[in-house]
Amino acid sequence: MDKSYSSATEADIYQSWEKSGAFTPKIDKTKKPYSIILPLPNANDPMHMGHALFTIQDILIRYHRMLGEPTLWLPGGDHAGIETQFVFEKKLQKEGKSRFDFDRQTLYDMIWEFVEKNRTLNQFQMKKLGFSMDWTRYHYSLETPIVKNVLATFKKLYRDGLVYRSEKIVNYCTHCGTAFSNLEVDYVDEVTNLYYMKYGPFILATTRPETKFGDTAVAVNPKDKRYTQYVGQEITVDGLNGPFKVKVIADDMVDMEFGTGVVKITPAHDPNDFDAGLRHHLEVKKVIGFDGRLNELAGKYAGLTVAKAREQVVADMQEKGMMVKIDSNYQHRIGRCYRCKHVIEPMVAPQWFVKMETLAKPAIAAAKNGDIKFFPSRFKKTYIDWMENIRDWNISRQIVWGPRIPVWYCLECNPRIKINFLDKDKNIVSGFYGDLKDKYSVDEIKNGLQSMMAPVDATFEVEETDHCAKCSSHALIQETDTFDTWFLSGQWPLSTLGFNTEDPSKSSPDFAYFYPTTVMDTLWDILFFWVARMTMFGLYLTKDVPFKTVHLHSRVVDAKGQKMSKSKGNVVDPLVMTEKYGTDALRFSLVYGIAPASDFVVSEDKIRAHRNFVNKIWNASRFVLMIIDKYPNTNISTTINFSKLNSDDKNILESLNKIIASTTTNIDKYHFGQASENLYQFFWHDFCDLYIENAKDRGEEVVPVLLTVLINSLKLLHPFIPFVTESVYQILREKMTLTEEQLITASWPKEIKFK
RNA sequence: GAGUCUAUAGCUCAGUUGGUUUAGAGCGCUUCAUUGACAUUGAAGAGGUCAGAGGUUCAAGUCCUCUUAGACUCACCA
Repeated sequence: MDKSYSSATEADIYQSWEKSGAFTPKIDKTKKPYSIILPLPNANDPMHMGHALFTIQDILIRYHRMLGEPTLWLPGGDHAGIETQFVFEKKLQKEGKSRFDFDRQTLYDMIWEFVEKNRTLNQFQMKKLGFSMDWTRYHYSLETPIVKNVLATFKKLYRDGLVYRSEKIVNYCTHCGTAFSNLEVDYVDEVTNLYYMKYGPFILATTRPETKFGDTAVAVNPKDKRYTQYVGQEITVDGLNGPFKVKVIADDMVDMEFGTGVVKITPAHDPNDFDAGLRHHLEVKKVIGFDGRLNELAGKYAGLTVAKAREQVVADMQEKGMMVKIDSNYQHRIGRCYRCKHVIEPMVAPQWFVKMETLAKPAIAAAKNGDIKFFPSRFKKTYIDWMENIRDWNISRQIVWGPRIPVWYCLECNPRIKINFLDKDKNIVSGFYGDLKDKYSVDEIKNGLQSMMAPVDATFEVEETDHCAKCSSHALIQETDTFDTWFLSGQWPLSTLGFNTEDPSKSSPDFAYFYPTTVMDTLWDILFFWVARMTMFGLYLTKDVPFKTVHLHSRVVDAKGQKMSKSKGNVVDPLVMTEKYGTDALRFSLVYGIAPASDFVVSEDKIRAHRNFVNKIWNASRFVLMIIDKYPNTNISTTINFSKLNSDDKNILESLNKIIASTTTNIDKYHFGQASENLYQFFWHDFCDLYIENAKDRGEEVVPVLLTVLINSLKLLHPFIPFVTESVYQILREKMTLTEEQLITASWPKEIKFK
C-alpha cells in the first residue's frame, strides 16, 4: 500500500461497481423497494455544487442498498426549454446571428445537436462523483415515449376540461420573446420616477406615462368625495396625439392616499388595470407590441422601445406643460425576467392554461394527511400556503426548444391566424394567413415557419389528422407554442417509471413496483416549480402521490453567503475539488456538520481537512495490514474470543456498537451532518488515537478486534466516502477471507454482542 | 403587507424530541513530541456571561414573549 491515499483508482472502482450490476435493482416482490428519482439536471449544464449535493441521495441509496432493499436511483437529463434556448441564443449572438435567421425546425435541430454534445459530459461528471445511479434506466426528457406520454396527459387534461386557451394578461419578456408563468418573474425593488401629470380635470400619478395611449378609463375610489362628481362621466384629456376621451370609473382598487387618488387605467399593459377592465367592461387597447416597441396607436411614438418612448413622452409633456412634477425617489417593485433580467411587460395574448384548483385539492390533502411528509417540516406550511392560493398555470411558451402543444388549426377556417415564416429566399414574411394565402403555398409556409398566433376564438383539433373535419382542407398547422419545461418534468416520476397515461393498465412493471417512490430530495427553490407540480400530476393521473417524503437540502453559497453563479464568478467547481483532493473529501465536506435546508459554505479549507480524514482511514487500514503481516501464523479472521477481551477491547467494541446505532438512526432521520461528525470522531479519536495507539504495545490477540472495528467502520463510512472504503476493503480481501465481494453490496453493520 | 428562518470560540459552523458536554468540530493560534500506519501526525493549551431582556421548569444554548440585527419566500399597489 502507498504511503497516502490516491484518488487515481476512483474511476476503476466505479467501473467495477457498475459492471457488477450493483446499481441496477432486481424487482423482488417479497421485498419493499427503496427508490429515488434524481432531480433531473439540465442536460446542457456542466456540473456545479448543486449537482454535487446529490451526494445526499447517494448516501441514502447506498445505505438502503446495504440494508438489502431493492434500491433504485433513477438518473435523467432535462432539455430545460427556455434555459437551454437562452444559452444557445447567446452562442448565436456571438456568431452574429439570431433566432430570427432560422425557421423553427432548423433552430430546433441545431439546439438538439448542441445539447447532445454536452449530455454525455454531464453523465460522466456524475460518475466522477461516485453516484451509484442505475444508468440502464437513464432517461432524457425528449425521448419519444416520454414526450408521447406528456402529450397524452395534455389531451386528458383537455378532455377533463382542465386545459383552456384564453386571452389574459400574461408576463411577457420581449427579449426572450415568450410569455412566462408567475413563478418565472423576479420582483426587484427599484427606485424610479413617479410622474404627476395633468389628465383632464385631474392630476394623476403614474410610473408609466408611455402607456397613456392605451388608457381606456381613469379610476377613483368610490368613497373619495373629492372626485364623486366625475364618476360615470366621460372626460376629455389632452394627449400628445391630440385630445381623447375616457370614462371615469369608481373602484375599490384605488388607494385614496396614494398620489392624488386618481389612476389611469391601461387594461392591455397592467395586471390590475386588466382586472379593472374586466369589472367595468373596458376596451383593451394594446399599444406595445411583442417586440417591445410602441405600435401605430402611439402615433408619432410608434416604433420606439418602451424606454425610449417614456423618455420622449416625458420630454414632450414637460414642454407642453402637461407634467406637474416628477418624484424621482419612488421605490417600488419591478418584474424582471428570471432568465435575462429584462423588464417583464404585462401583455394581453392568447395562451394555454391549466386550471389548478381541481389539481391542487388532492395535493393539499396529501400534505395535510401525511401521505407526503416534509423534511424539514416547516416546508409543509409553505407548500400548503402556495397551493391554497394557486392561480391558473400558463403552460405555453413562445420558444422552439421543447415539444409543441399538440393542437392543430385549420388555416382555411381561421384566416386570422398570424404567421411568421421565412420564404424560400429566406426573407421573413409575417401577416395573417388570409392575406398571404394567394402568394405562398401552405408547404412554403410550413417549411419556413417560425411562429404563429391564432386568435383566441380560433377553432382547433387536439388530434392530428391530415384534413380539417369541417372544411376538409389539408391546410392544417400545429400550434407553435411549446410546453413550459415544468409541464414535462412535473410528470418525471411517472414518465421515467413507464406510466402509461392513455392506458394505465399498460404501465411498465417498474411503475407497479417502484411507484410511489420513497424520497424526493431537492433544493427548496424548486418546491413550487417542480415538487408541487409533480404532486399534482401524480395524484391526478394515478390517484397516488409520486413520493412519500420530500427532503429539502441545503444550498451551497460562497464565503460571503451569496448564491454561487457564473456571472458573479464565485463558483467553486466540484470537479476541480475532486481533482485536487479526491471525490471522498469533497463528498464528506458536503455533509459534514451541515444543518438541513440552511445555506452553508463549502470552503477549500474544509475539503482539505476531510482529505486528511480520508487519508487517515487509508493509513489506519495500512497499519492494521502491517499488524497482520507481523503475525504470519495467526489465523486472520474477525472471530473474537470474547472471554479474552481487555478493557480497551471492550471500550472500543462498545463505542462501535454506539456508532452503529447512531449512524443508523441519524441516516433514517436525515441527520447526515450529525452522522458524519460522529463517524469522524469515532474513527479518528476512539479508534486511531486510543485503540490503535494502545494496541501497538499488545500482541496478536488484538487482530480480531482490530479487523472487526475496521471492517464495520468501512461499512458505516461507505455511503459517505465510497471510494476509499471500497478500495481498502478490496485490499483486505486479498489478505483474508471475506464472503462479501464488494462493500457497495455488503450488509449494513449490526450490533456486536460481546457481553 | 403576510409568512419563514438565522444570531453559539478569531473565522466557518454542529448541538435531533429541555437534564452525562463543567458548551463541541474544522481551520487559525500557543507550547511540546515524533527517524517504523499517517507531518495529510500525536499530546497539551488559550479562546464563548450560547445577540439582549423577561418568563415557564427541579433543570434552557435547547420551550414561550418582547427587543435588536440580518437573510429569504410569497403578495397586483398605480
